[in-house]
Amino acid sequence: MKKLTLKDVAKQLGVSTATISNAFNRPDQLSANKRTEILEACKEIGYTGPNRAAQILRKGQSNIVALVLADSLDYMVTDPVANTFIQGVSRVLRENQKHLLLYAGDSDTITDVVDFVDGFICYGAPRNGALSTQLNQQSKPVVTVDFNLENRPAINIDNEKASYEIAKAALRPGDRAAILGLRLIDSPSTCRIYDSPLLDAESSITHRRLDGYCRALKETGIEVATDWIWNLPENAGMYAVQAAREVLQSSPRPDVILCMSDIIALELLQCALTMGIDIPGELRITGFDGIEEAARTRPYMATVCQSSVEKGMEAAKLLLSGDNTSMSLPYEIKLGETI
Amino acid sequence: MKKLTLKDVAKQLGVSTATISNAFNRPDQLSANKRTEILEACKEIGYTGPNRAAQILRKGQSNIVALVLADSLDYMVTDPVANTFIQGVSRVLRENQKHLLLYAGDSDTITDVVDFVDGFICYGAPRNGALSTQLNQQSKPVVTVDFNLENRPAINIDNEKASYEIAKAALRPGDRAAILGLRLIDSPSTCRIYDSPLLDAESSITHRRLDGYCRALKETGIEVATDWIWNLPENAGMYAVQAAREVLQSSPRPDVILCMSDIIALELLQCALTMGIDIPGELRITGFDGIEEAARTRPYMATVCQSSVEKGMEAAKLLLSGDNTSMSLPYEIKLGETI
DNA sequence: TAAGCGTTCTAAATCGTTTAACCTTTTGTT
DNA sequence: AACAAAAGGTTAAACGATTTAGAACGCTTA
Repeated sequence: MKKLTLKDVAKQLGVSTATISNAFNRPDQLSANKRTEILEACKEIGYTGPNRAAQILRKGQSNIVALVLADSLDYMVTDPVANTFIQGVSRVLRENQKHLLLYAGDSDTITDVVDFVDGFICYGAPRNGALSTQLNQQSKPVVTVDFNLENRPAINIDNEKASYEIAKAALRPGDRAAILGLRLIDSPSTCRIYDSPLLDAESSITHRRLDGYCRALKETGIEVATDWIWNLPENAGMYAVQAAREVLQSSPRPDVILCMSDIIALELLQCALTMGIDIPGELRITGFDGIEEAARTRPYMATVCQSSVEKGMEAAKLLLSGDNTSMSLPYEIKLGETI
Repeated sequence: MKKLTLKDVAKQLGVSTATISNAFNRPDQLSANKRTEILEACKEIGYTGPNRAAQILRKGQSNIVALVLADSLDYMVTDPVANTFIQGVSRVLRENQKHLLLYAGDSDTITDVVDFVDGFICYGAPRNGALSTQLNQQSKPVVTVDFNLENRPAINIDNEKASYEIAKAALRPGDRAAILGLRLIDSPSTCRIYDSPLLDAESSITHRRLDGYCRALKETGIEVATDWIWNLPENAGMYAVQAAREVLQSSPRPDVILCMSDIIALELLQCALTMGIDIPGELRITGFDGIEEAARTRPYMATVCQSSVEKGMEAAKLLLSGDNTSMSLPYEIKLGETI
């Protein structure tokens, strides 16, 4: 009861393997009659079509696209932003009969998939920096999202500008301002950055955000102090809670806290409210991303809204199109009630 | 600048292709010296290892596992229960150097992946019932979760018992009770089930839950009326809101509403509170799943807690082990404050 | 008749590995 | 010393398709 092959079928039908193959893949290579005749015969004897594994080898194309997430899947799948992004990607892939392979950005290497996937969508700078190099050196198409890779098309929003704008809206002259940042430096836990060297400053969106914040601070006449900037290794609640406590317990307490993600901002808000701090009277807070929960808080969060679903869809479309042109998506500043 | 193949390398090193292959795959087939010598030479000339596509064809093994989600990925990725499940699966796969291919349960067929994946983890009954048949007819390993497939190992909790227990805790003799169900009948939108034929009653967990509820109802002396049972096509907020409104506006209003998921229950709670209904004074509510948000509501939700992460991990382990024994995971009844 | 042409199909090379079978040496046993 | 077994390596046949070059055929045209 072995599985049927093209050869078996060809023998049974008294034609060559090429003809069967053509019947499935290149209708223009044989008469319509013969084609339907063959396809029906195949259905009858139970041949469901060319073996995909063989096809992948021969054609050098698998219809599988790898989605490289910045961190371990463990975490990324839970992040609402990443989540909706995946949604967008999967929708477009599905429409184009492509398959989605989830790949962790903290992996050691991509050699175990590069030979068979058709391309990569890279969401955020991979935690393992070596992956970026590997991705760039191989020849399959790559689309990057929320970070940049030399000579590869990228999908972004203007993070610097957006951050500048939301910060500008939140800041008043004379404010004490803190920043809760994300992946700015290489550290396994939440901490202030002080003089730590900044991480791959060029490619990361969070550095663009920092730039935007700093520009707004300077323009408002506020000095940027690195001991007022925290760094979180990941965009997860547990790191945010810790940062929130630290920053809220520092004295004097800041008047404004700029958060590089909504997850961080929400946790901070929760914490502040628990401590009985009046928002925005005693403390103003801004987030980033525009996740659904941010619209449901009371007072509701000032943040930068971007559509992750759309980002995902555009990324997938871009990859499939083979185009090489980067693109900047729109965003929207939501002033909310926290500033 | 073509990619190097085993053959090229063999020629350059003056050995046979088999030896190179063995150096990578079967260390026991050649001397340790020769092996390291070969591996180093490979690194030097830039050969990163056997081409995976060829390997897949030849070995009949790809290290790719397909995770078949009940619905379209679009939605499933957002559901917190499915979400943590994926997390569990990915964790174990990762540890075993396997890859995760996400597959939608509303697809037409699995023929486009069955040839190259190593196995399937099937999370919930696929929306397209034909997939179940196809999955069962092919020979690759399958592990089912939250539903059953003939002769295939399954991972479940005892849904009937759990539902019975939570319902028993919520019900009082003389209650008017409604049920907000999930995928009980074939309908694209939220509606009461009346006399509609129940869907694949054998394999679905929601039918087990219905059984449990009904047993509890009967034991409490309450009649089961099908016009008091709603059906949601998917476990999503938008369907839940609609059901919630309908059931809360019906008069007389029920005293208890049993919900087949926390998502539904949370939406219902929200709705009831907005309408000024006292919980649990005027209305008792139960959920199912034990998602994080259910512990954060005020009053906090009565529900059945099950660990989705663990479910995912066990499913992956089971698939990789090749074992054929089903398994029942523990659950915990949380009485909460809504009953 | 032979050449020319379009159509339909076939033969054979190829994709890049793995692995069963086989051949030499080397080592161990009596 | 004789022989068996193990070690280290090679050859060549799969794995199951795709695709190029060209054969065979029927038909028109000069």
